[in-house]
Amino acid sequence: MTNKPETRIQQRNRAAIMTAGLEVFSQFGLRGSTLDQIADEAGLSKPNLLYYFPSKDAIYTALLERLLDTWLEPLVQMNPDGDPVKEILAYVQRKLDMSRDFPRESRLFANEILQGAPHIADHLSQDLRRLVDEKAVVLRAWIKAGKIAPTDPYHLIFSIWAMTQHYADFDVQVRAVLGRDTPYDDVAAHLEQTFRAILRVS
Amino acid sequence: MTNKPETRIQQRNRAAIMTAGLEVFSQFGLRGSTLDQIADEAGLSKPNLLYYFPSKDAIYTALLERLLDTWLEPLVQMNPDGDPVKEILAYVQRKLDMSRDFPRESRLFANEILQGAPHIADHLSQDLRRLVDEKAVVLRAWIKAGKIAPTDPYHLIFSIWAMTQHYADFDVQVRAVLGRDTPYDDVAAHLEQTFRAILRVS
DNA sequence: ATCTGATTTGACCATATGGTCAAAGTCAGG
DNA sequence: CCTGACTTTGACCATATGGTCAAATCAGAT
Repeated sequence: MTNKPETRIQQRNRAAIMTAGLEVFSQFGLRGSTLDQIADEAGLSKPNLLYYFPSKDAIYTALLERLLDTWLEPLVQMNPDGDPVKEILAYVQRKLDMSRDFPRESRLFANEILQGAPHIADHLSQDLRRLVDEKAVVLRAWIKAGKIAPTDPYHLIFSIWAMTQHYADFDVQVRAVLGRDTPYDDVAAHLEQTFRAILRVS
Repeated sequence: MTNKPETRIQQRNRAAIMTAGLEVFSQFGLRGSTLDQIADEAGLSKPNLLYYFPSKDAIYTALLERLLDTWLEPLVQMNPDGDPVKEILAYVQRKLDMSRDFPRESRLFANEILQGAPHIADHLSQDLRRLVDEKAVVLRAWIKAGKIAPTDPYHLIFSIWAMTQHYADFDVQVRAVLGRDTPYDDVAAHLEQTFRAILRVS
């Protein structure tokens, strides 16, 4: 049961493969990516790559798995005992930070969902659903307490996901329309203003 | 120059191929889809399919082209002389209708953008950009006239795109979290409330 | 320096895939 | 029911792709 510790080479190469896989898969999806592409990107030969991972699928799965926890974390952190508006705005901010700092992860996830989430359907309807249910209760409590405007907590969360991830997943479009790199400071300001308006008790 | 009129068979088969291509490409992207898959879905043999379209790329391109106009239409319709809030809400509604009625088109587009929009980069930075610029001017005028809250018109439009398309592109996730089919009536109500809040002049 | 296990690779294989082609089948107008 | 144009297909091809394997090379402990 005790799996031997990884050698330095294993660490380096496995990491290189994961990074390469992320780069390629996030752009072309599982079926649209090739081992040669990934091997190239990782600076390894194809057989060498398959020495570290048993198959293309294994790389993809490993990536998704690593991603999932990271992906939920910002929502997990939303504190039921904190100030409601502050907590929600902080969540929005954290999500936006993820789009800015991990756009490839965001696109990998988007790709998987677009294709019907064949690898993570369970995770979505189990862990994700449970987490959202739990936070929906918190949001409802905040609404009942008159701390934020009455609104459907589920759709509120969807709105946050949609608006923040849009800047990673549709980055090309955003840049094409704006004619320059996505100005994340402006986006942060805009989203704060937007969610303040949505949450404001009238 | 006068291209002969299409026979009934041509019409039927070309339509079947387009529909099949939409179904397959929207799920797996260009590189992840195969001619066999599309031929199957269309109920044709592969050589027969290639009798109507010269290549896989041609089908994909034809689909994208047909999609683009449709995609801009809702924004085009936003009337500078109408009531600002009403116009924007109607635009949101039209966009949401598209997500509900044409989810495959939405996902096809999302897939193309995710992959860096290699086939429509020009279109984005030309037509789309021009249209958005034009509508941004309108939005700014409405803001200046005090009809809607001051906000960045570009990011306002991005928000509309993000929130409406989310329900088509991430449908699997939405359904997993809600535990049932996407309730578009609820979504419509939620988005109306949301954008009223965003636009409300305080 | 040597030995051992870890690492790398060239050659290879079976299958999948985009695409071609000539021949066969079908349809509509005369 | 004939004919020429339109449609369909089985067989085929070149290349791409996921994956294997035995041999070669390398790193580090002794």
